[in-house]
Amino acid sequence: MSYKLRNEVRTLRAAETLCSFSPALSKPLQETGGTSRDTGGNLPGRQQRMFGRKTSGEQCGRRRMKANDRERHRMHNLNSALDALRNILPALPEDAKLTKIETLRFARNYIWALTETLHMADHHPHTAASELRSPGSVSSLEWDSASPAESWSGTTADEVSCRTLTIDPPSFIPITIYLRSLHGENVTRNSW
DNA sequence: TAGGCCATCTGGTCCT
DNA sequence: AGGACCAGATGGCCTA
Repeated sequence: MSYKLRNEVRTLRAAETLCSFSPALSKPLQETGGTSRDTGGNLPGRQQRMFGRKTSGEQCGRRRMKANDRERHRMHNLNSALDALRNILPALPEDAKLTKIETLRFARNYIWALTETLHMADHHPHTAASELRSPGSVSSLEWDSASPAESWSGTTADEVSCRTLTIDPPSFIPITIYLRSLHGENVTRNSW
């Protein structure tokens, strides 16, 4: 089963479980006593906090559920943004969905690579392209998900993560992006 | 089985 | 007052 599919299944299951918490089903936590996914744990202590307040427990419970709903929505938005970010990063094998942290680090290093490409093109307009196109000249140093600071100060081979090495980046792509962007093309992952 | 990743809940804090 | 944001906690699923 692919990573993507697995996550979708997991999300669906989570959503199913969530229904047992849904006010729409008139089954508050208090009644169900939790499910197989007792997030937050320590029931019924949490129920007590959620619904057992001295000041109108029912109202408090409604507020809490609304807040949970907003938080869920906020996190979904955040994940959507991360997905969008993944989609504009260079192509990866279909199954190799980057984790959140990998996506952020990869994006930062990718931006660094693009910036570097621009600098080289500015200072060595005639040689930049050929240099950058040679595999390993620049790509191996920053294509990984090592921490950002290392990107700017120089990354050692040891700092390249194993996960990244398995990605096997194409021979240097950023120059292609740069050239395409010069022509006003909207470069996306699918256009590689 | 341990560890990584994830979704969710929760209470606190800040802002409008 | 209510919403947004955040970090900690928790439990499920998956892989090595």
